[in-house]
Amino acid sequence: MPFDTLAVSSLQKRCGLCPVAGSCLVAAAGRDDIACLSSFERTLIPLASAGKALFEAGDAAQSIYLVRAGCLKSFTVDSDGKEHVRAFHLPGDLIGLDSIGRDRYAAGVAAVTPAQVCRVAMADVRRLIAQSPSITSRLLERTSRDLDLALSLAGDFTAEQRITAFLLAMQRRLASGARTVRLPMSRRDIANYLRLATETVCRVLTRLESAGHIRSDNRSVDLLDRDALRSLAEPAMACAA
Amino acid sequence: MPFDTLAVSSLQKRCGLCPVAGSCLVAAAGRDDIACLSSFERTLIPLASAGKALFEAGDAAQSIYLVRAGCLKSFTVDSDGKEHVRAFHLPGDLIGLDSIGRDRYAAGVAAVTPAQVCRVAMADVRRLIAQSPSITSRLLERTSRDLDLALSLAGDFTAEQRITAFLLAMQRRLASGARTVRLPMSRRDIANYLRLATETVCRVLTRLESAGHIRSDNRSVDLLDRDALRSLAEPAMACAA
DNA sequence: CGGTTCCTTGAGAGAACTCAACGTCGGTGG
DNA sequence: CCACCGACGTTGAGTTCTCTCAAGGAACCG
Repeated sequence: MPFDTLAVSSLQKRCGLCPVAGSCLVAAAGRDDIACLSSFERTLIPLASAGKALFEAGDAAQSIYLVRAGCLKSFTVDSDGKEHVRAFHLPGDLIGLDSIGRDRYAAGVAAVTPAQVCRVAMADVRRLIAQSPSITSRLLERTSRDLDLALSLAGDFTAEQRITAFLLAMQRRLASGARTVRLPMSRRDIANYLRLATETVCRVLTRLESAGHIRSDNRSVDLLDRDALRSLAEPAMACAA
Repeated sequence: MPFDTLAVSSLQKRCGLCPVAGSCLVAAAGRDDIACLSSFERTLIPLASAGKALFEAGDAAQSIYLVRAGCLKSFTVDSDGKEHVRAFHLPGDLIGLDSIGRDRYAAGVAAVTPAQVCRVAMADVRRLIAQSPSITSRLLERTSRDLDLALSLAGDFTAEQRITAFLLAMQRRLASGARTVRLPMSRRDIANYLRLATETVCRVLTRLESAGHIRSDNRSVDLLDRDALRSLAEPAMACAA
């Protein structure tokens, strides 16, 4: 099933109808902060197709972004030409938290599926920090949470542990309770994120399916036995934070 | 050569004589923020011996800490009993940035050498955020920088790349220009940090020494050919950020 | 329809791990 | 003062997990 581009492009631009208003940093401001918000430049940017870049590593870090729809990845390319996926960004997530206070972005960001993001200029972020402690506090908490997640991911785990934890995390973030997850990203992106070879991701998924723990059909994964998966992933479960 | 406990314990408690005043978050406040600072509880905590815990994973996250002297590590222990070192904390570093806004610490922290830290209560951190945009901004930048570092460390690199990058980073952080670095931590801690076996760390160090790139005598490492090391570490150099 | 890109599976190679032994260092107590 | 002890560091041998290389099939796009 292809990503529903039509539905995304018809989304209302006004925040009142934003699909992620519940977890939006801007919308999360208390009534007392509304006065600050009117000064922000919030620009809705559509990325029509998968693969389209939002910005490149090394670009001037002039904004942070808020994901409204779709899926994006941040990644670096090392001097050997290997791509390292640093994070997947889903609706409600913030992009660019690892570049606050720096001149240039540490990583590039590209769409994994067609996506929509809201742009917040870095100058406005600085103004926010000066004016709205409640939003700043949330920004700091998000950055702190991302840091914890990154440190967990950096841990030393087996391919099976990493992949199982990844599936459970995706189920929580994307399907929130549903047994079937539709993964937005390719095997290659998953592998680059989990520091594995594409083939290893395939093989482990096949093995999990043989064991009856999942049913996998291309990008759609049915988590048949979540308890078994949780017990496999246990050492790496902090990654699902 | 044992860590000089005497020198550490004789350090003045007043910030004016603090050895890390230059990089201290509190001291970094502009003159306009000094009024805020008087309200902080800044407690100097000495950790007399290596191995002593500052706090455990799961403890109520009631403070962040500023390293004044010595070396500490944050670490988690997974359900397999394996220790994962998440970071080494050197003078001037902040501890607990990955737990801001959360109830409990995600990782424990213990002294690697005898150490001194300043405690700042989480309630005071919150007050800071509300009162001093300039300190908050620095706090956010530090957290953001740590996030970037963690994401780099999470990358997929060879043992040689990781260890070389680690040596260069330690040289920069500890010796700032000097050719010889005295590592505060054991091979085991380095291995747990870099996701390697202790033996692999030893073997790579031996190999680097045979190649004439370093001269290693226990914890003291002489970086003879930094250009060669940099070129070996190149893909992982972001880790040295 | 071709031409990609993605997914999957197999066979062989290699990097890092585990297990094991031994030397060294520093602290402790007889 | 020296012998003992435990923690740390180093080295070797064999194993294992994951990677690389290779190929075929499926899905998607122009």
